[in-house]
Amino acid sequence: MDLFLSTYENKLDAKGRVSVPAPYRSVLERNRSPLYIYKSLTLPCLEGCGPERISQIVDAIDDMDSLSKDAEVLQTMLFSAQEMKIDSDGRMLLPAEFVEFAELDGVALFAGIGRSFQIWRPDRHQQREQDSREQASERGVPRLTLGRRGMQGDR
Amino acid sequence: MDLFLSTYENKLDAKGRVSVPAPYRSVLERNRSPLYIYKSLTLPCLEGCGPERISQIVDAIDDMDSLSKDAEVLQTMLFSAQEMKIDSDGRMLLPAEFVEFAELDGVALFAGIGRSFQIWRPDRHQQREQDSREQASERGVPRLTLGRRGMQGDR
DNA sequence: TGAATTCCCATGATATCCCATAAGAACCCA
DNA sequence: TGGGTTCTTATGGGATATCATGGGAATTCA
Repeated sequence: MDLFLSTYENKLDAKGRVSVPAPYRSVLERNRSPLYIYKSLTLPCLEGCGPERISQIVDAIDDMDSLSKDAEVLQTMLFSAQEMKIDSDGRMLLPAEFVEFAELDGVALFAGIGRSFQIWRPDRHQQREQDSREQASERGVPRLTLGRRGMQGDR
Repeated sequence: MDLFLSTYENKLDAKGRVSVPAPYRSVLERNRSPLYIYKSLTLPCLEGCGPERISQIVDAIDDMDSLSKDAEVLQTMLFSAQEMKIDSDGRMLLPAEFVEFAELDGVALFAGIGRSFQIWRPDRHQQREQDSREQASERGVPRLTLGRRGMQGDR
């Protein structure tokens, strides 16, 4: 199925290195995919994904009026995106710009959300989780209207 | 039919290991499915399921506005979810975070509820069962409409 | 030539594997 | 029906492998 799931807190060392969680690495390796990181358009976090997700964005832009505001916004995702090299110990080097953007301070929290993952400052993420849980208890869990779309849906 | 049913109380050892009840294991093995565990959104317990449920959530999110509250809530399920490795003795290792969330203390109660199951602290589960029975006698049993659900045929 | 990056190795913590034991269930056969 | 035997499960503990992480050496780049 090859999804990014669960959360991991890894240290960001003085050189700017973080270990990519081993389960994420093996998802990428299984698909022989490089890892891309970019700044979230809407949240104070980074996003990570494989190449498919990137080409989806590219395709979406190609289908729009390339001069429209919408296209312009999506283009910012692309030019903030960067292919990450993963060293022999499974670490990547986060550029200072990324660290500043997500306001990371010594710790990076990886949160897997399926086909992509996010990198958060831990306290921010915790707040977010708490909000969602409150939302769920008050207003209920979103109806999964997953009817019969894929049935044997696996992937 | 392949459903998770009945309840089992198994020990959680010092290393955090629990035996997955053999009947649950064989459901998973028959379908060659890995096991996923996540923190319940609304209850103080863990939930276990196969991959179908997880991919339903992933697909549902992809079909929603990814910034909506609903999508955020579903993402919470994903980043709390984890694929469990089951060792050769049929045990899985519950991460400390799961143990704390469900406040497990040496014993894990597995409660099968069909296509998924829950893991409870035994006294909590017992309380819950009692509450449900009281509610049933006071307010009556919810209407159970069985049969002929699919109509468009299947399942 | 200095700063940043990459490579390499060491280490401790933790997860995983492997074997041993014990209790219970299913089985067999007289 | 009874009694023994074999399987399956759950569980405990030790050995081994994996992973995150720190730091130094080598390399690259400007």
